[in-house]
Amino acid sequence: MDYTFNAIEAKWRQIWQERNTYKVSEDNSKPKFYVLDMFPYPSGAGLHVGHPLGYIASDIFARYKRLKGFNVLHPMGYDSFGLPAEQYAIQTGQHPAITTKENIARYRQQLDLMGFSFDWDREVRTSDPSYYKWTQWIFKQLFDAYYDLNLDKATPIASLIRTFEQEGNSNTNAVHDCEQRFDAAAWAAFSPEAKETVLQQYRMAYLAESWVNWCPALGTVLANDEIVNGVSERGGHPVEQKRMMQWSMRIKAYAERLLEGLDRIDWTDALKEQQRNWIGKSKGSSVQFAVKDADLQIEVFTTRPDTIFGVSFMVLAPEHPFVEQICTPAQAQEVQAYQQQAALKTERDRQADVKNITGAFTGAYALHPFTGQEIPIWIGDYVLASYGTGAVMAVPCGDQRDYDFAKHFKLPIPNIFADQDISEAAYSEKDAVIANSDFLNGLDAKAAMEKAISAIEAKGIGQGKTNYRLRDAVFSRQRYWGEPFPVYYQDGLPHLVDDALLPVTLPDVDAYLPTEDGEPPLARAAKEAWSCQLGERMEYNTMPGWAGSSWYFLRYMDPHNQEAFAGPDKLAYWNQVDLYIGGSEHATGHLLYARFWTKALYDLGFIHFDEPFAKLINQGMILGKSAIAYMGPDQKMYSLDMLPENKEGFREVRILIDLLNDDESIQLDALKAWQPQYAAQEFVCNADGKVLVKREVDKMSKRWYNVVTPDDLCEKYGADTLRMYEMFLGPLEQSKPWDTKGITGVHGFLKKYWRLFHLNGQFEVDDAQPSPAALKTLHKTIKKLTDDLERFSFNTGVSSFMICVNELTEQKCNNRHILEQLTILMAPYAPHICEEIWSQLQPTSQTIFDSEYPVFDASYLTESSFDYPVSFNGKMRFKATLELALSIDEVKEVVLAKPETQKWLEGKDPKKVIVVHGKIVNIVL
RNA sequence: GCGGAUGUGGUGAAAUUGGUAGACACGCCAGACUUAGGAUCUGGUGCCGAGAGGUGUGCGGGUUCGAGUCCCUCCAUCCGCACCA
Repeated sequence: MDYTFNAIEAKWRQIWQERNTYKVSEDNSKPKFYVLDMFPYPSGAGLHVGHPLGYIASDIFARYKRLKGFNVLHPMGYDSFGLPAEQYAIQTGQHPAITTKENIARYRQQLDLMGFSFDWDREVRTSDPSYYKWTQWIFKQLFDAYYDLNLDKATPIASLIRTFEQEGNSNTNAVHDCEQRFDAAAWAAFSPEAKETVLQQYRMAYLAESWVNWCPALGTVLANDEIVNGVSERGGHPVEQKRMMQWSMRIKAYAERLLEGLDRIDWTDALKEQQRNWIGKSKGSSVQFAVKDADLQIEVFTTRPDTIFGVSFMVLAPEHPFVEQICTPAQAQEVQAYQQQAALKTERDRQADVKNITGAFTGAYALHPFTGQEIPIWIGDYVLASYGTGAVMAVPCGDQRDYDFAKHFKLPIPNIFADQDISEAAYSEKDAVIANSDFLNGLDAKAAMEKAISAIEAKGIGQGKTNYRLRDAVFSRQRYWGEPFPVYYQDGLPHLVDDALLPVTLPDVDAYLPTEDGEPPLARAAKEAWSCQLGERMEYNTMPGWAGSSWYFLRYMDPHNQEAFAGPDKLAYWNQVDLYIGGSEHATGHLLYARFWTKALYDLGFIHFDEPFAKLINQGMILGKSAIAYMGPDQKMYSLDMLPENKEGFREVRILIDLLNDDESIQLDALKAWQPQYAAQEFVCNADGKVLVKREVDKMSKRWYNVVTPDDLCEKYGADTLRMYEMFLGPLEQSKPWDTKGITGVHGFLKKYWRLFHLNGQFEVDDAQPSPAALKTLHKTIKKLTDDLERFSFNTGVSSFMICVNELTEQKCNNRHILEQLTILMAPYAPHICEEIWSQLQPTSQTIFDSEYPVFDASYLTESSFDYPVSFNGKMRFKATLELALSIDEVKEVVLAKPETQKWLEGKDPKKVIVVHGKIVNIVL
């Protein structure tokens, strides 16, 4: 009987659905386990073989945990708001909701083919009003909260307002941007606008001006990604840095707790390190520099207050608000020209480009707070307006960027380090003794730091301070396809829409573009198009992609709840995500935002845990192998081996990988039919009459024509084969190129497993006692498999199954006990075939996934002897089979007496003999 | 530029705590069977060498009885860098 995988897989997919095999509900009799995948954005291209990698791993783990007796929550959904659907809508006029729905249907179809154990009753879609109702509701909680530093948590803003009414803000200890001090009387006298302006400076979700990449021609803000060489990727229009009123999230308030929480979660050190660096905690001091002949103080933050006597100039960001005020008439033209030039560069370009040192002198001078010396004030684009105070005190002898700037503009580089040579480069280590620094002379960096800070504080020109690189997160998008804000404006002030009116649904618009005067697309909506229309106008911005994805793991716990984002009982039962699998590209985006929202919801008393993901694994990316053909200057396509030495005038073109033969030659007729431009293509073939291509590893993407879809592979080899093959490719965390060729090995393995039950053409197992050899094979496999799963080593797990089946085949084993146990072990990896076999083994059972996981018994593996590898100076020369009962001294004695040993000793006396019991013998000559 | 990761046969990789480098597969070579098939089975396969043997985990150095594994320098590739998701 053949392994008819297509029929078997279709049959079991249907039975699982009919029997609700993967439906899960709260059950206090079992321990819970929550396995989560990062939900996909349903793109128009569908899934390629890279997408399911993490889902397969999580599915295996979820099924394993279920067999181990856990109540497993394993849901799936869609992060369905996003830019591509909107871009498509702009091009075609089709409503993004329609595209999104179609894409989701396609994704679902593809996911179903793979046999995942998702409980689809719990599916969520971030673009569904019943979901984003609660995204809006959470936004409202954040709007109505501030960060109280005494309680060290987010707290309802009402309590802050009470404080303001009673005593003003002089004694409040909160995270804020408010420069103003007022007492109760002043607060009472404030206009509603003034009050709200103050409150905005405290709210967790607040309106403030932020720097954005503004593209006037497109009337929109662009991501750094959408800007290439200073112009928009779409259309090639100029882009400038601009201040815009934007919603932001006060994530900085959580900087310290986001750091601290990392110590309590099981993530890789690499990922934690990335988050730590992103948050970028640094200790130092603020210092104010008075501007000469002006009533202005430039505030800087420095991590090296100990080097304050090394300051020889200051650099402001070109966008710094003081630039215009301090710039001298003589320098005005140069400064303005520089500002314009800088405004055209994105922050990333400015940071990445260190070779081109640019800047302009403002003509103004600051006064050194201790020496009174005049310090020239420059502007330079290596200083970023959005980081710190947007100004730095330049210490060229201690900071390489300052050093390079000084060298380039021939500014002085005073050396304040004793015995350090700074003629070639700055000395940035913190281990030098300070010199030429007045009261800091002779101190080490640490002592100088402390003394400098006290001096700065004593003078009242600054204070010791902890700074974070982390910036508050801009939360507005001038896009259509996102969550509308539950906000309207009255007298120019933002107000929250009442809970009863949620969700504020996306209104229909006539085009998905900004208005003529640069308002976001929602400004196009007619009044009637809004689900509610309050005040003077609704908020026209929408929320960013990360809004919906910052809390979806909570919604899965109770996806149909209409009264709350999730019921307290459900939240209490499922608690944290126990295992989260997804790509490392989310290290500093999604994973930080989700932690932030979780902490805020925890502070406000809605959930009982403040870290969302107890354990996290990053799966690597599956890369595609692009096919590169060469077009000659004569417009002929050259075979790779026919290229001339001089490739001038040749260009590389990527062609669809489906057009290749196994030997990496092009199917010429298929190429001609593929795209019109190749219809009459001429070729320069090699001696075999073939046109060979070069293969190169790229990201798997439609754009490189190197996509391999799971659908075809499921059709040809079955989902079980594909699942196991994806796991077999290599360690989950590692990136690896896709190569379909190897899949036959795994397919052959499943056939071999199938044959164990069909030795004589039909299903047959032997009910006798299993042989010791078979038991040994089985228990070795149980041990290895369980260890591998517990450390998420899925690839070696597949190898172990292969070894096990190879051994059982060798033993001609078709023993019921052995094969039943093996089938349960394998079921998480290859659920369809194992379920089919199980239904033959146990016809009354509903599903193999209600079985008990095999228990390892070490007694089947005990060995009495061991093949000791005998090494000489660390090089293995021969093996000696010895009883394990022998002591170390006995082993030494026996090995030294061996004739092989004598041969390798070459008559010399061993200097030393090292025996590690049960491991190795090493003889040192 | 900054931050993170990776580097082992022709290919994907294994080696979990410093203890036999290359398990398991793909590919390739040889053979068996055969209705000639991209089926199945058997044997071989890191490199150099006829062999004995030598050599080998990106390069160079170090620690150790012993290093793919630990330390230092360098090189290459990949990911992220705040409005892509």
